[in-house]
Amino acid sequence: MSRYNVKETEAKWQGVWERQGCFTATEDASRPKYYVLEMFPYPSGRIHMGHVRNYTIGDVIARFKRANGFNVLHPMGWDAFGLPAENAALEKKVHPAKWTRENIETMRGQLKTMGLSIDWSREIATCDVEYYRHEQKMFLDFLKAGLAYRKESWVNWDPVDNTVLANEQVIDGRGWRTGALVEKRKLSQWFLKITDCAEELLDGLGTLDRWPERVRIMQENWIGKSTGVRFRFALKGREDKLEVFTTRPDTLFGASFAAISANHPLAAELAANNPDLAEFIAECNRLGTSEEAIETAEKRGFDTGLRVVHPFDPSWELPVYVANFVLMEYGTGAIFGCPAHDQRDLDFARKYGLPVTPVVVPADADPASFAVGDEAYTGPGVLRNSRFLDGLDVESGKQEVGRRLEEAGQGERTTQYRLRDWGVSRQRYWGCPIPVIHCPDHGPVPVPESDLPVVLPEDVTFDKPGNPLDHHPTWKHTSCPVCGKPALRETDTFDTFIESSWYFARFCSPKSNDVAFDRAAVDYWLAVDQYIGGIEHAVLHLLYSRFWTRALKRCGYLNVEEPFAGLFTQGMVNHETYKDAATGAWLAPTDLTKNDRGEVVRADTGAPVNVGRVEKMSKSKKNVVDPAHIIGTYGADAARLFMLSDSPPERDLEWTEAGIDGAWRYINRLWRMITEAPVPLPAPGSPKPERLSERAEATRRAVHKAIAGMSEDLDKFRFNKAVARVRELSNALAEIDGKGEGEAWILREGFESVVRLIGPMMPHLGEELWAQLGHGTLLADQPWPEADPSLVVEDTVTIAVQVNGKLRATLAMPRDAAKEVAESMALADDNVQRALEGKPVRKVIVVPNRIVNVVA
RNA sequence: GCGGGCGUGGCGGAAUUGGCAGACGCAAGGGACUUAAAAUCCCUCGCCCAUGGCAUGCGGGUUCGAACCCCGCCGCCCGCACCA
Repeated sequence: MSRYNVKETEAKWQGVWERQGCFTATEDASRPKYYVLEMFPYPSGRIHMGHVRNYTIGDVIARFKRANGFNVLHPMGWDAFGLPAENAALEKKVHPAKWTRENIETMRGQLKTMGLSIDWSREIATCDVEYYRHEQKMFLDFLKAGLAYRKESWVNWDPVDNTVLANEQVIDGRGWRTGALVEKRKLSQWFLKITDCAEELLDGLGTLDRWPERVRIMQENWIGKSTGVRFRFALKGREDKLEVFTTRPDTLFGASFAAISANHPLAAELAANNPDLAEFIAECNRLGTSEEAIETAEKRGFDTGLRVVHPFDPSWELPVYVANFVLMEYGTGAIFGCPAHDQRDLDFARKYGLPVTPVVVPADADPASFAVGDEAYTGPGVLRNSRFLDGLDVESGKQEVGRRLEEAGQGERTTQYRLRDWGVSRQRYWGCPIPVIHCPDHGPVPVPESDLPVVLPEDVTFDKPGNPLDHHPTWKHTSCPVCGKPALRETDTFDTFIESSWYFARFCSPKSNDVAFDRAAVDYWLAVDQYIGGIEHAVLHLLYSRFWTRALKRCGYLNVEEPFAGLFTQGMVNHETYKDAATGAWLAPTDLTKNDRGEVVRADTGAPVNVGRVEKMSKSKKNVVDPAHIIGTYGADAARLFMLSDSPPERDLEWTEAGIDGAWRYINRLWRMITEAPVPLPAPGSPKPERLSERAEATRRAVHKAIAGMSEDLDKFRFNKAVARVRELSNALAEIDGKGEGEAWILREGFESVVRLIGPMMPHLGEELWAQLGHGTLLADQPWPEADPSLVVEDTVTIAVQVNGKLRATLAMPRDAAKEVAESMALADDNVQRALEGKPVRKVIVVPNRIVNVVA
C-alpha cells in the first residue's frame, strides 16, 4: 500500500507554483477581474487557527474564481503598527520595529506552508515608510478638503505610566499595568469628519447587497440616524438657555423634568460651588463610558435646584437634574423627560417621585382610564392632555410641535446622528507620525508636502514612562514651515485603523513610489469583489474604510465609493477547555491524554481533569492549537479540509483532534483510491466508449451531479456542503470495480472530476493526483469542470405519498409524469389503501416530482 | 437597557427555502484481516410498547402538509465608540 508523503508533496508544489509565478496578477482588460481579499493579519508572532480559517476560505474562493476564468488578484500584507509591539517593547525589551519585522518573517513562512494562491510580489507592511508616507499625504489632502480638524477630547490617563490608555487597558477604572486609578484628561486631538458622510454612509448600505444583513444593521445602528427637534428651554433666573434634543417632541406636554449629562458645561458650573453635586458627577464618571454600562446602571439623578420654563406655558416649570443616563456625546447633552413614553425617563421618575402623565393613548384604549405602570408606552396612538395637540396622531404631533417651536424661534427640526467624528490621534510611538508642526506663533501647521515623509525614528528608548517620540533628543525639534522659527513636531501618531482603511487599494499598485495608487491599476481592480474576515470588524474597520474611500474619492485619488462589493464574515475557531480537577488551573490540549477507562487525564501525572465548555481559542484559557504543529503533522491540505468541513463558514467551528484525523483519513483514502485504481485507466482524453454498463451510467450521473452541485455550493460559500458532496462522490467511485463495460473510462472521468473539484480546497493533493493521472499540466491552470445538464437530472424520481399528511408509501415514477398518473399510482398503492381504511378521498394534492398527499 | 443572531440524533451539521427529517462526517458498538496492535475493510446506529407510534428548545396558531410562516415563552451567544 503506497503512502501519501505530505511533507514532500506539499513543499514540491508550493515550489512549482512559486517558480512558475502562477499567482502573479497583472491588469488585463480582456478578462473579467476578481479581487479576493482576506483581512490582513496583525503580525502578532505566529499564525493562529483564525487565520487558517480566514485564508483557507479566501483561497478556495480565489482558486475557484481563477478556474472559472477570472483574472484574480489575491494579495497579502501586514497590519504592522499597533499597541502590542509597544507592549512587547516594555515586557521583552525588544524594539517594536524588530519585534514586528521578525514576526512578519515567521508568519510569512507559516502562511506559505498553507499553499495559498497569493501574489506575494505585492506584499506590503504598513510600518514601512514606503507605505505610510502616502497616508501622511492623504491626511494633508483631507486637511485641505476640510475633512480633518482639531478639537479637545477626553482620554483615559494613567498617572503612573504617564500615558494614554485604550479602553481595553482600563480594568475596573484602573490601569492594567500599574493598577493606578485612571484619570480623565482633555487633550487637543485630530478628528476626521466622518459625520459629514453620515448620510452617504447610511445610503450606501443599501447598495451593499452582497454584505451580510447583520453587518449592515450594525452599521445602521452605529450611524444612528434620528430625526427630531432641537429647542431651547428658558432657565428660571438666568440669562442663558438650556438646549435639548428630542425625538419625541409630541410628548412635550407629558414632560416632568429636564436632565443634563454629568459632563454638561452647566453641570460643571454648578458643581463648582456644590460639593455634593461634584461628588455625584465624579460618581457618574466612574460608571464608565460604554453605552452598555450607562443603560444598565440604575437611573440616578441630582436635583440642581434650577428650573426651566415649558416652551408653551410660561407658568409651567420643570426641575433640572444631572442624570447618569444622559450622554454628553449625543445630541446636546441635555433632554427633557417624558416618563409615560420613555422607559428610562419612567424609571427615573418613579425613583424621584416625578409625575407620570400619559399623553399618547393607544387607539383602542379608553383615554379616561389609560395609565402607565412600570412599562412606558412607546407605541402609536392619539395625543391627549396636550392642549393644541389633542386628537392628533404621534407623527402629526411631532410636526406640529416642531413647526410651533420654529415659529417662536425657540427651536428647529433637525436630524441627529449617533455617529461621532473619528478621533485619530494616539499618544503612542508605534504608528504613523501625524505630519504637523506646532509653531508658537502659527499654531498647528501642516508639514509641507515636499518635506514628506515624516519618518518615524527608530532610535528611541522605552526606559521611561510616556511617549518615546516625546523623549527623543532631536526628532521633535524643527522649524515652523511658515515663519522658520523653532517649532515642535506633533508627537502623536495615527490610529492604526487608518492604515487598514486604504491597504486594499494600495495592493493594486504596491510599488508605486510617487503616488499612493496608480490610477489605471485602482480603476481596474477596485472595488474588492470579495472581502473575508471576522465579524469583530463589522463596524469600525469596515465603516472607516468606507469613509476613507469616499474621502479619497473627494480628493481625486480614485473613483469608487464602496471599497468592498462583497463581504463574508467567518465564525471563530473554538476548542474545548480543560482544568486540573484539583487545582483549577487551565490545561492545554497537549497536556492531556486518555487513560484506560477513556477518561481525560493529565499526561504527566494522570491526575483527573475537568472538561469545560467549548470556547474561543485564547492564550489565557490555554485551549489553543498551533496551526504550525498541525500543518507539520498532517499537512496544509488536511488543516484546510477540516476548516471547510462540517460547520458552515459563518458559524463558529469547534477544532477537534478527531476532526483533523478524519480529514487526514479522507486524504489518504482518496490517494489510495486513485493511485491504486482497480483497473488500468484509459489515457487522458480518451473518448467515451459507445456502451456503458448501467452502473457506469449511474456513476456518470453522480459525477455530473456532484460537479453541478459543488459549483453552486462554492459560489454560495457553502463549503461544508461542498465537502459532503465530494465525499459522497468519492464513496460512489469507490464502489466501482472497473469490470463492467466502460467502467474504466468512467473511473477516469470520475477521478479527474474529484481531483478538479478538490483543487481549490486541497491544492497540493490535487496537483499530485492530477500528475498521477498522467497530466503534464498544472491543476492550478485547469478550468473548472462543467456539468452536462442532461446528466444532472434523473429520469426516474421517487415520490412520497402521504395520507392526511402522514407518509405511507414512496413511488418510483418517470420524471415530470402527469399529475393524473401520479394520483392514480398513489391511490393504487396497497399501503395507501390500508391507511385510507375505506374512507372516501376528499382531495388529492400533487406536487410534481415531489409528493402526493391524499386527504380523506 | 438597546440592537442582532442561534436552538435538529451522543456530537458537528444536511434538508432543493412550505413537500420522504437526519445527507456527509465524528463518536460508539459488532465483525473481518493480524501472533497482537495500528492502519484498512464490512455491518449497526434518533427514541419507543415496531406492518405501527413519537420526534427539529417549550406552548399555541395558519396550512392538505411546518425544522421552515405567525403569536407567546425559555435558554445560549455576539455588538454597543482608543485591542486589532
